[in-house]
Amino acid sequence: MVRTRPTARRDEILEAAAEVLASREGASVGDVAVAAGISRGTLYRYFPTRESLFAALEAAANEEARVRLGEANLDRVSVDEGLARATRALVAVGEHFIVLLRERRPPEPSFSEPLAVLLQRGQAEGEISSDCPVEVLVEALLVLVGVCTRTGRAIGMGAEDISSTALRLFLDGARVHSGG
Amino acid sequence: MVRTRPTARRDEILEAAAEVLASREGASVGDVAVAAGISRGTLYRYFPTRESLFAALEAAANEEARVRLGEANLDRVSVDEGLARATRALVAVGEHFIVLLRERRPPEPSFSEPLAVLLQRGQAEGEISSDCPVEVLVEALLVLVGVCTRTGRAIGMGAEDISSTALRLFLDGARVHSGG
DNA sequence: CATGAGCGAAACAGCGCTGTACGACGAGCG
DNA sequence: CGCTCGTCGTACAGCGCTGTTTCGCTCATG
Repeated sequence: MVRTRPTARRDEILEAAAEVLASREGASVGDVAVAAGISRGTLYRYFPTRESLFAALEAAANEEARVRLGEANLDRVSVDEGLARATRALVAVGEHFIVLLRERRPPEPSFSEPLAVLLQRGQAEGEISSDCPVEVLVEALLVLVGVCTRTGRAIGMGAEDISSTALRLFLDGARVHSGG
Repeated sequence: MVRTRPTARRDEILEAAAEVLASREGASVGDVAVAAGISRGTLYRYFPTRESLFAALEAAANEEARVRLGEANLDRVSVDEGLARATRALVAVGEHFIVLLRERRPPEPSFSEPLAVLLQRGQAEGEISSDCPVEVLVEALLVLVGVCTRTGRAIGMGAEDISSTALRLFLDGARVHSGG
């Protein structure tokens, strides 16, 4: 057994948990342990309860998304550019993000707020349609990123294609506008 | 106890199952029984196993969507009108549809095919963007209807508003185009 | 009123998962 | 070499859910 630092081991467990939860939702602690390559007892020494494991996973994913969206400086660029950055950030978070989308019990993860702010600014500037409530827009963007990630990966699209597809779908829709 | 025809009772059970599964995913047979207002034993006389209950629910929802999409004559109207009809049909199916979206094990429910055909025709006619794979478009439309239904209901939108919001989002996106 | 069918309530065994505990094993260290 | 620490494998109790069974009740029918 290769000895790793406890925190590194902890991160490995969370990584494995994110992966196994992304593939199927109702994974047990034993499944996570198998995916992480450790025994169930050892996993319970890192996370004393199932709930604590999932809470740590959610916190890590939220934190990662929060950091990435924070680094994107969404409030210092145009709405268009901000949405492009946000979409790339969300796609980059990948599996963790999907886990959040599927497992979310709270109404809103913390990282949805910068998106709401950005979209609200877009509406105020007349860039984003005001017909649609911001809540719906946020959910729509998140879910479009999710579906594009999932489906796109299945048919072999790369991260850049996935990001641009999701963004284009969200902003311009599926219709061809040049013709009328 | 008001005696009802067995088939009517069966439908009531399925209705209750759809409702309780729409609210939270991991519902037990007991939860469905409570929601249906019957005892667990009685429910097991209608559906001998949990799996048979869910299979019947999925079959009923698929059938309902199939019938509605069939009645919409998607292949005899323009792509625009067809998408409008399809969206209204999907929103009308409501809870059953959401259940399918959340619980779907098979890669594609049977009713997604007419949507794929319609969108493919739209791409061929130059009405729908060909940048995006049809698989992604179908998933995007389904998931947009789902999120608009869920979020829209939460903030008090009616079925007509939900349908038009989902359709507009899917076709034209969130951006305002008139201004350039 | 008598009968039978359908339902509710409850008890039961089986099973899988959770969380805990204990003995064994291997690696680093004095 | 002996000690300690971390891990593994395993066993265990507890719990909730599944699926079955039994008993008593109610309502519809003859």
